[in-house]
Amino acid sequence: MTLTNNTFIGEYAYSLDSKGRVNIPAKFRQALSEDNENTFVIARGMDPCIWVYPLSQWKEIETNLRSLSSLSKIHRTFVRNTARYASPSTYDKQGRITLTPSLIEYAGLEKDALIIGMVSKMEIWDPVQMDKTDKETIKIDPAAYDELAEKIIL
Amino acid sequence: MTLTNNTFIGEYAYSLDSKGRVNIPAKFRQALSEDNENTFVIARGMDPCIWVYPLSQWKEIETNLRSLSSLSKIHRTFVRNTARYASPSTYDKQGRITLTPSLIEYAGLEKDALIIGMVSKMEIWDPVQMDKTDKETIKIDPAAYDELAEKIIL
DNA sequence: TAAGATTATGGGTAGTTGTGGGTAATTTCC
DNA sequence: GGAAATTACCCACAACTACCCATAATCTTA
Repeated sequence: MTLTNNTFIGEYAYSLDSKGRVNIPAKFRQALSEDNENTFVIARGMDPCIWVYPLSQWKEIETNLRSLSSLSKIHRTFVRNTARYASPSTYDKQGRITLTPSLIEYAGLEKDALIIGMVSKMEIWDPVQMDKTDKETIKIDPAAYDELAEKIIL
Repeated sequence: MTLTNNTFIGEYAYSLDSKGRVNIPAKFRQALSEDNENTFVIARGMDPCIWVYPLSQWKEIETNLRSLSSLSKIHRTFVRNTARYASPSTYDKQGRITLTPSLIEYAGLEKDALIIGMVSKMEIWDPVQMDKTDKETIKIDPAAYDELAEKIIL
């Protein structure tokens, strides 16, 4: 069963091979619309993980970045920090994308890779980092959750 | 994989040779549209780095500069500072451009050169300068940064 | 349940890319 | 006008990457 186009949910456990490749879950590949040209854009996540965007989604981000002027220091810095660690990656015949050494190091990936659907994008985590982050999550301010509850109906 | 025309993302580490040449990442060259005639315009960046524009992009900047009146001192200064250190540079068969001694000195380049995709242009940094600037980034007003992050959904 | 299709993982190879240096053409300066 | 310096163009090699095939495990379907 295929969900809405370019929508990703669920968690999958894969392995990172010696060439820095990880499989993209078949379901995620099937969810991709044609205009993505079998390509994702990988980037640094805000957490210690890799963010994986469908190409079309990333293009929207690019459009927004283009509207920022380099005369402003904050804008320059923002564009640099966002674009710097991003790179396109087309999946091969077996459905794998190649990660860059820089991103592998940033996410602390070794052998195992956890792929998590984040609706509009996906995340690649090292299981150890994921555990650690899970435990910290407990500390989230309950008031902040209440605020969210007003925006999102579960 | 080729992204949108004249769009540059990612970070690459290259070396500056004894003749003042640096490689332009193959992906960036492939992203260039035909009307750029294999040519970039290099100029002083606002930060201690070199800005590299595709020729067509630079032409747009020239058009904008034309619209500034020399009656205003600020405008005069801005046009002068922008145009003064800019110069076109065509890449050779191996994909390298030659930097001017003046710009090499301005950016503090020695042996290593970091090329950073800034979406509509690219930047060439000395790794030491880049480190220094990265550390200063932390001091940037977090409120202004958050405001940006709300406009641009990553 | 058995056969076929799909999926996950490993590895080989040919073409591309990055880097150094050489030579000829061009420019500069006395 | 000629020598020195600079620039543009070319070739060669090493490292890397994209693409291809192979195999094993898993899922699907009749």
